[in-house]
Amino acid sequence: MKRPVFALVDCDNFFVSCERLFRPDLEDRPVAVLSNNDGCAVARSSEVKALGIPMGAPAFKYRDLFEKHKIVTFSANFELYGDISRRIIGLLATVTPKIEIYSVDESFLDLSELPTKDYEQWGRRVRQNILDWIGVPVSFGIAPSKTLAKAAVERAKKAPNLEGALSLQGASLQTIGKHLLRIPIEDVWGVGRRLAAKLKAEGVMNALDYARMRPAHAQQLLSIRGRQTVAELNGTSCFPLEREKRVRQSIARTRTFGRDTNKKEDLQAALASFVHAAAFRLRMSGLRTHGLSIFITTNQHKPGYGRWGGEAHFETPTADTGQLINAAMELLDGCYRAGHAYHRAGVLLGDFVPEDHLQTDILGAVDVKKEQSAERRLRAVDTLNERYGKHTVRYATELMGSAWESRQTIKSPRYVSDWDDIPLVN
DNA sequence: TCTGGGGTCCTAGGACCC
DNA sequence: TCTGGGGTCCTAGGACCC
Repeated sequence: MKRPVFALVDCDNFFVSCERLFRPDLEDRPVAVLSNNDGCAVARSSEVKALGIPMGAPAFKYRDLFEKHKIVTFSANFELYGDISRRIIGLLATVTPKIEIYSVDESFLDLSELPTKDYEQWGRRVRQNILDWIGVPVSFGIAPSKTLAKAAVERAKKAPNLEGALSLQGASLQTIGKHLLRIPIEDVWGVGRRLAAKLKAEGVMNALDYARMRPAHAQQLLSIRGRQTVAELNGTSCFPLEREKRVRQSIARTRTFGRDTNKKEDLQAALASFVHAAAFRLRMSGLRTHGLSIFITTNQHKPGYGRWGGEAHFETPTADTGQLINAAMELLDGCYRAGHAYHRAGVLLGDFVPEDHLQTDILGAVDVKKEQSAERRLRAVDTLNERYGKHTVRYATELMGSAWESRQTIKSPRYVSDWDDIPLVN
């Protein structure tokens, strides 16, 4: 088999680019997209990055800077970003079937079967196609390993003369070293805040230092992933292209509330809504679950922070929203105490089995008729919510309170997912 | 006043078994 | 009081990713 040639396609400032698609007037203006409750910046245009506003910056701390520079802000509009993401993946899939969808704004491709070896030229052409047909700017990094492809994209984004594509495939050690030297250690794939501090304490300040570490030393310091990263930085691929979607291990729905609350009804409504959404996802994935857990917390940034929760186990795996809500309510009864200012809550499902692979019920504990009627009911609810919007049919518990609902004051229209919001051209 | 959400993997340590 | 080794499974915690 041919050795893989990895290309990483990474959208530039993805959420911001999506918002600009429908607002061309914002092309050269500073734009930021904010998280749930408009709490912090999750995407920044290059103009905003240049102002020194970091990723995850709390909006209230930077209010003055936002106003001073007339930064245009949006509440996150994930329906829009998901739709644009699918269009880009669709276009890439016509270029090569060897594609791994890594995240909403990044895909790995394997270019080893490509007829050309001029990967940079090729990358620039595809980049132009995506820009012409979809309108989102992307960057290409090409290399013999994923970690080096990541590094190449990093460099391509910072050097305009590369025109959005850098290939380290077949490059000399000297050339690769020159690029790695300019990548700070915290920007290497797999190195977060903690490991960066650890590495710096050892004098490893950039990607080149990392590449030169002794593999055994890297493993001892950073575990197996560290050793693999050293190999990857030296051009030996350890992380293959994963075309198959991984089997889902867990489904989580968690939210910070629109405002704090001490009322049990608010928590009941929040958890019921989270269960509803998580169970829908579970059914759409063709799975059932053995386990559900919930948690409720106060504000982590305030003194006296507390977190409470519980777990439930289902002997017979289920995807029934009603049953899961009941379990969640019982867990809440067990951990709720009046008098706390609750700030955040969440639901986690885990321990799945495929629905078409259920173990035979040897004890006959399952009432088949009841099962079938429950299944019909769930399917009807799902169909209605898919056709007419996800809040068409809800469980009564979901409506017991509304304090948890997030504030999204500056959300862009659903340009592509709602007939009423489709832009008009005059 | 105001600080996101949804995931995965690795390791260490304890329980348990032969 | 003396007192093995090795394997597996599970969980909690810590780290990372976008």
